[in-house]
Amino acid sequence: MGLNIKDIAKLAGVSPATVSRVINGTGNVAEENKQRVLKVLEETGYKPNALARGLLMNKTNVIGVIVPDLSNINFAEFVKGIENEAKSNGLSVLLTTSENDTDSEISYFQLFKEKRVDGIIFSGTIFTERHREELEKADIPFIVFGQWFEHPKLTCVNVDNERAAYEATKYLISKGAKNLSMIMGPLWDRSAGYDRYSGFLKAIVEEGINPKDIVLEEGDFSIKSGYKAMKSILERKKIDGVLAANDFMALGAIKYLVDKGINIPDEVQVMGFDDNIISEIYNPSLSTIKIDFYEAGKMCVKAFIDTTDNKPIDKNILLPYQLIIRRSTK
Amino acid sequence: MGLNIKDIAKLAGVSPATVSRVINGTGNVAEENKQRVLKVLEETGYKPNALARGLLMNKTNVIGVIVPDLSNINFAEFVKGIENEAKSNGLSVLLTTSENDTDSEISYFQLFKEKRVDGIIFSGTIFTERHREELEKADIPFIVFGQWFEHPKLTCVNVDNERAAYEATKYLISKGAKNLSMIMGPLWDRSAGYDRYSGFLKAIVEEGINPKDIVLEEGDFSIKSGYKAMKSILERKKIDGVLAANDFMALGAIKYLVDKGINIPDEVQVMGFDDNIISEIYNPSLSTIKIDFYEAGKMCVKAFIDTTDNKPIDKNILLPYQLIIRRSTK
DNA sequence: TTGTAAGCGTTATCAA
DNA sequence: TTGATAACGCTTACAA
Repeated sequence: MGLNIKDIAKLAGVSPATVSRVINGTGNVAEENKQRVLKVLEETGYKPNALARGLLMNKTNVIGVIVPDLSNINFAEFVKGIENEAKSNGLSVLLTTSENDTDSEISYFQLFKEKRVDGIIFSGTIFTERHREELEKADIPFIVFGQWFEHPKLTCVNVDNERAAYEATKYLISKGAKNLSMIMGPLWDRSAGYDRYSGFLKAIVEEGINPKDIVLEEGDFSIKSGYKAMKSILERKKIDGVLAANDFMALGAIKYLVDKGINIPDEVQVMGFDDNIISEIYNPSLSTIKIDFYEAGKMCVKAFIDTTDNKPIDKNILLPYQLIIRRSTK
Repeated sequence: MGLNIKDIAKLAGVSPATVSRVINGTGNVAEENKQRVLKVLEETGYKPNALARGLLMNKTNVIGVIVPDLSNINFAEFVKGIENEAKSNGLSVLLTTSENDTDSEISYFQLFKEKRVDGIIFSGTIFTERHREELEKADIPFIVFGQWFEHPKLTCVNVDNERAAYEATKYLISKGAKNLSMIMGPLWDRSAGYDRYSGFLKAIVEEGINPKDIVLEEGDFSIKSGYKAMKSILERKKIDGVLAANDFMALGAIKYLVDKGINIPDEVQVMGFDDNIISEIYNPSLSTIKIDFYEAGKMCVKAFIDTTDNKPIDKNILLPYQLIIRRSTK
């Protein structure tokens, strides 16, 4: 096996305590001894055992991260943001993916407990009684991304989805859309499902349109479901504008319209949500609400750090968003 | 803080050793005591401290993973494969991203050493003397993805890029392309750069074409560089087929061709590499060599496990690939 | 079948 | 300024 601190101490002719002091820069060490230790450290390539240190200090400098799915480029960006911000703060990332499955999520909470991570960044769509139980038991900072779950121990990082959807809808209306439709996400997803739907509705009502006259379809955030939803909408009503609850569904919708030879944006305007990297290069390029997932990841780590530093911190952190107009709208 | 094994022992009226035996299923425990311990475990939600256990057992059940960039959906898929396979084998993933920067990579090797990970899965493009030094010092399994680095301690998982590029080129020729060009990756990237270029060349030469008559451009695997490369190629020569060293560059090329009103595939056929998820939905959809990054990730974990189990294992593991024909070729 | 005790590699305390 | 020692929480001989 590798060397331990005693070996280094022997090689440098000092005690383990002195070696520890040199490594951590704690306490005073005579310059001569310090140099000798440094030299041995350099020569041997010794690295202190983080397990032993963690055991003693009750701190691992590791954060546990749970995301639904890395295939979704948004979450990949999110994790990238977390990883980069973690790195610059001397933290490591223990990564898990849950597919939004509650059983998995709970088992990861427990795994993180075993591994004694310093904090957890959680991105999931539902928060059950079981989640709550685990949370009660845990005594580490807990950051949630993408939802507003009510719990005193939770810090939530999210965008104001309702307002964003409201603005996007208003934009479509301002560009002449009169017969609007929406491809919603599942409503049990409070943020990307319900709140976006709710913002859309608000704009519609404000315009004096009867919600009953609106044709809605629900998708599962996949490209395919967007395609199907668009088809189903057009079979029921002639529309001239559609808001999708995410870019994938919007792209699916565009694909259907293109397949049918329907002109975008002249006949139908399409607006997405998230600003997926695909949206910019797609043909036609997609107008959308940009949410910066990379930045969101960094934000979560910062929130974690502030919490551990006992800085006062908002329980609900609002992320900025941005309306990006491309070719799929006028 | 949380409970420890002594607390559990006290609560169950047994010794810590007995609790340990129950938790790990080692040694014999009287049924009655076992039930009592199990009950306390259940009630308290106690989780053993993995740090203490790891310290003692010299094993953490954690693998360190280094990838260049999670923004690249291929690597995101790769990590997903790793994570899923790791999970099913009771392993956790410590994730880092390096941007292909050697300094970062080396520092992650050292971080992993501190954290006492059980193995490392490394995806990078270059292997320097410094990499070699770190490798020599390490005594854990080391799996490399996407390159063939020569080193006795290394297990490499990769596709036969040369043959794949050769086949792709042959396909274009079989479909009538006579004036071919290639958008290469940087040649210092042995696999995705050099080997793919080399396979292209081989097919060209075999066709009796003088390599000097071929117009080549080098990109950096980004969409933008593909766009620029296509522009530059067309300014120098009229071609009817192009192979790009990855899908992003191929998509950039397509975008340029579409912008210029050049018909795909009638005037120019385009072939990519990797099978990015975008490639299928792009307009026109992109023909490509599919490399299953998710599967590759699983493969790396399996290679790691086989190594630790002392199973005989190939030092060079070949991944399958697949020619996928879509609308960008005939 | 059970419990005691040693030891894994650190850091912090305290005395020298 | 330095070093001996205890402690972190666990597993495993070994003894009972």
